[in-house]
Amino acid sequence: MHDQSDTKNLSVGAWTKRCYFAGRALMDERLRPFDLGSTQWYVLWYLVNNGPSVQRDLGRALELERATLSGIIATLVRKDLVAQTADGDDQRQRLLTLTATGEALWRRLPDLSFIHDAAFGGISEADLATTIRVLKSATERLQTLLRKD
Amino acid sequence: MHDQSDTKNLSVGAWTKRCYFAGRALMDERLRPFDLGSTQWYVLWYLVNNGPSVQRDLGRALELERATLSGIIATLVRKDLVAQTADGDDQRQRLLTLTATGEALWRRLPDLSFIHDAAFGGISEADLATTIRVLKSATERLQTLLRKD
DNA sequence: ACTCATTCGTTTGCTACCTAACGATAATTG
DNA sequence: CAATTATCGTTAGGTAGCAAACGAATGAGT
Repeated sequence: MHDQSDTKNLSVGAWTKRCYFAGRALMDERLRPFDLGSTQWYVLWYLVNNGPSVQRDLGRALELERATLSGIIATLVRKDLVAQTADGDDQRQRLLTLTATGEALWRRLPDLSFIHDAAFGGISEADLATTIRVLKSATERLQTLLRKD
Repeated sequence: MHDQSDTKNLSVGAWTKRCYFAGRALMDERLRPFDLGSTQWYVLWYLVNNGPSVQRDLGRALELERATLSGIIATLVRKDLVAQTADGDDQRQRLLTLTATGEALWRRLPDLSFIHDAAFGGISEADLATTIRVLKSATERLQTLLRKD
């Protein structure tokens, strides 16, 4: 742990990174006893809230690259938390379904929504709105600079 | 790409994640032609600015886990960009030095400081200060919740 | 009906991050 | 001075992210 003076001159970008990693670390810590990664949790969360979903739709909703998602789904299938079947309509697509094991695990998982409250609770709506505006603007500018195909 | 309505209700945490990944993606894109990862660049940046450094000091300064840094240094040594020697005083420690090849590469690398300006340039000092305050506060609260040894 | 373009998911290869454990070395304690 | 604790860096094993390429299936255009 470094003292305050080490972080005094960190940029917005640096704080964005630190904040993201702090939230992720806490999530990973709480999920570790359940042998679940934070993105694995995110996928289960989506299936619990949206029901069986086409893999591509889920990937778009959670903003996960196809290669990334493919690996995560493989892990969840191996853990028998998710079932992956062919979609009848379009043989290119896969349908993802929460298994009974997955549902049982979900019921045992701690509620992680406290993390966001713990991080940002009590901060004024105005300050939160400003932060969102700044991060949103920055994200969009950066994505504009990325050469998208 | 999803339309605006998909991002309307994203939380601060979600925007923090998106912003971080957008910056990282841009950095990785610009560095790819030089066969350099963004954290590898960060290590070179530190050595250029601070001179030869003890590995642990560098790790602390850049907030990298020992295992993470060990792997990154191994990659930079394999690429002959960094030399890793024993520190005379303390045989547990390693001294990291930029090689001539590393210095030559650094001179050829594009200046990436534009990324921060591109992301946050033109935003009022007050808004930036608010964003930093919010992210800093959130980070510290999350780190407090993490069980640190 | 055929050709070409696009989409979907996987695989390969890589970077980055992290926990836990280990061995070697140094610091601390009694 | 010996025993214990702490530190440093590596290794093992895992999660997560991404680019690029591939094959199979579907859609678009003629």
